[in-house]
Amino acid sequence: MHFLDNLNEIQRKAVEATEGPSLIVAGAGSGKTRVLTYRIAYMLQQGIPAGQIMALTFTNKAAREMKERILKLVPAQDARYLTMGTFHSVCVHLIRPYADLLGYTSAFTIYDTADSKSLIKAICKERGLDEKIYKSSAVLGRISMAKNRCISPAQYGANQHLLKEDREARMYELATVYSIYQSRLIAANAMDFDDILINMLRLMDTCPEACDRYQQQFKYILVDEYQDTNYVQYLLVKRLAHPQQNICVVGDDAQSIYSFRGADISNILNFQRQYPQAKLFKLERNYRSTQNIVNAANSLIHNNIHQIKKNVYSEGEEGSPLGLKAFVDDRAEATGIVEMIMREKRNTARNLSYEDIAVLYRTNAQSRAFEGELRKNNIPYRIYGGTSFYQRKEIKDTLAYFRLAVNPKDNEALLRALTFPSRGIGDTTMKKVTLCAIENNQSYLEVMRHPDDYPLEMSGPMRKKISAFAAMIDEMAVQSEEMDAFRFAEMLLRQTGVTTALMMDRTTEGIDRAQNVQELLNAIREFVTQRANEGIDYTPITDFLSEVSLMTDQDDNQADTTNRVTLMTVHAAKGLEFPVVYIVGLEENLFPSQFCTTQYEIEEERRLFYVAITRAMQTCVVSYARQRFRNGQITFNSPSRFLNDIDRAYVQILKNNPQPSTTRWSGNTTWGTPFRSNSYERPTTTRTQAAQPQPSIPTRTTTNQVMPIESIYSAGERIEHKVFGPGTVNRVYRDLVTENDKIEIAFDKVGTKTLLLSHAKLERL
DNA sequence: CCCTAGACTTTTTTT
DNA sequence: AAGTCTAGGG
Repeated sequence: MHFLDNLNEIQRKAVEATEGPSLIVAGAGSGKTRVLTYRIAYMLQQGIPAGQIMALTFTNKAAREMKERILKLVPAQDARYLTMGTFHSVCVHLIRPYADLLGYTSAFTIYDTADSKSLIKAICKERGLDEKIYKSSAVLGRISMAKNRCISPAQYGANQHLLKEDREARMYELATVYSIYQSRLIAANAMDFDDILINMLRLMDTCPEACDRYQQQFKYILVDEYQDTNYVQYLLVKRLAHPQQNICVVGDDAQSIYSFRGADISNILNFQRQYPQAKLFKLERNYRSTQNIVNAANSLIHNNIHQIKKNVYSEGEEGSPLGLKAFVDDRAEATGIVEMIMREKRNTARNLSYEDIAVLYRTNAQSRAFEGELRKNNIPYRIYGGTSFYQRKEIKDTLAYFRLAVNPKDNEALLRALTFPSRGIGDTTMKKVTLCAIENNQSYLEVMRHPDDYPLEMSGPMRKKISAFAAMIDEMAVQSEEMDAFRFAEMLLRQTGVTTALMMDRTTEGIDRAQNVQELLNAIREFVTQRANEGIDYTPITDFLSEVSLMTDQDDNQADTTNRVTLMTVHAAKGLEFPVVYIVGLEENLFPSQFCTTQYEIEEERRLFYVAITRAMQTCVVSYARQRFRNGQITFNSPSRFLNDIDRAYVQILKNNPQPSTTRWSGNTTWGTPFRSNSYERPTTTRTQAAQPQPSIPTRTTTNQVMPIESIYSAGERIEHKVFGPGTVNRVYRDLVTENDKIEIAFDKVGTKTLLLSHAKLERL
């Protein structure tokens, strides 16, 4: 039997239409990935060489999974030369051989968001701009937006509309900052994420040789999640697909949730206008969810105005309605949901395993409550997101050394590398160095190499120190070309003193950090051996770096995903499915987010909720809390407007069990603006005051107080405790317990003001 | 120069 | 609540 027999009629037609442009509109759960993978497998089977196929995805994970699934359909050697990956990673590979034509060397490095922000901050400081107004995130957002729309610094400075917007935000010099930022990136032989795409486009536009080569090589272009592409990506796809126009895009406008970072839904809406001969395939049958879930989701998304008409339906079981549950506060929500999880798990009729269950939320901060509650009940869980492995400080520090060795002009890497281990080269010195480097148009490292050649006010010993550091880096740069990535990394860490510094720190966190770096080394070794298996016998560190710089993906520990409840943001859940899904925090100002004001933004949030609901295969429960602790404050919000958008016929209100009223020790209160009278809840009446809950933890209110603690501590024991209070002392102290059940905590005076402590929280060390 | 402690800001999503 | 930034003392 041929594998195409696993497809329905429309899917099959979509797979077989390999020539010419096609648009596949794939409703949620309609087998989008299946069509894409089968299409590629089919092409390979038809004898199209893998080298001619380029498949672009949105995340590394999607690319990896697709490759795995293709390998199940065709022999490995047939699929070997497939070009498959994210826009960014594919473009980096294609750009590198031509980097010199673009004003870079082939050793260019990649600035991540932190690097970009740090550079922006430095530029603003140089120009004496107010950091309160020119916040690095806002400035970077603005620059990124411009880049996504292919607006160069010069064009930006001439664009009256943009300048007006900047004036309104009091950022009069933004165009200048953009221009300096861009020149600094080039001087550092570095690209930020957006540059990767822009430079690919520039390459295609300015270098006929490269353009011809790539257009000829990639005769078939496939793009996944096309609704999430931005303008640059749109141009890029158009350019790559040019002569043959064998372009296949797959997407669902109803699942477009990334416009905040430049995704332009009109790319998919206008595809047919761009390619009038395009074939349209609508995958409308949902294979994932029960009818109730599909119907509920449909009734929700029906409230959006902008969308492609389609009729997603399920022929599965009717299933049970969406559960809706209200809680008094966020803690009760966590407790209640975890209870429901345990109940589901005990339900032997369903025989669920923990990995069948997911808790989805709008913001990462919401995970905390669930983590605690799950841990308390010994339920294994797994959190997606948060700081991924490659975002950890120690890892970034280590990678900074690699980057610097590969690209000595990488100024941000240099600044980072200098922070660890301490080398007696501090802020003051580096301020002098950077200023001098900028004035003389040199890299920071170059100035450090020859401090005597530059007008630096610096002591002799300090000159020695910085030139010694430069010499060490230069030596590493030489070595980097002489050994494979793993041997080099090991050597570098030893030579630079990173290894020793890590070993010296015997604190719990220090040991953790050392382990993480060891982990990184393991990853490098694996990378090298994997490449060896693919027939590449020499893997330099550069290869590892360009791979890793684009791996913000949270995908390290695949092994232990089994039998764990999944916790993640709705964004992270896109493309996944679970038999049981809990969507929590359905409140105004949270979901939809407080930052969404325009109708357009609200529609995107609604799509986000749509994505969340359609993750569920059999059971979907939605919850909200009447009050929630957020940013150090208790907030009150009405239930989300989206709850009213769902047709009541598909919703069942779950009765509350008697809830123990949870208490909270302190905090100011704010009331969110109620949206409108909500049929699930009486309108939020004007409550005058929050009940002041009694703290459950031992507390005292003045400094230098002897405070009673729980008797689990004994005299002479060193305990760890946190202190909260006005003046924001929320630090961890380690103090000795003096006599039975008492602890003496001495607090410093800050300036002239004595700290008033309202509460202390005690934890075992 | 580096560390510690206090002040201050933050508010989403991610290649 | 938690992370980042900064000033001042060692």
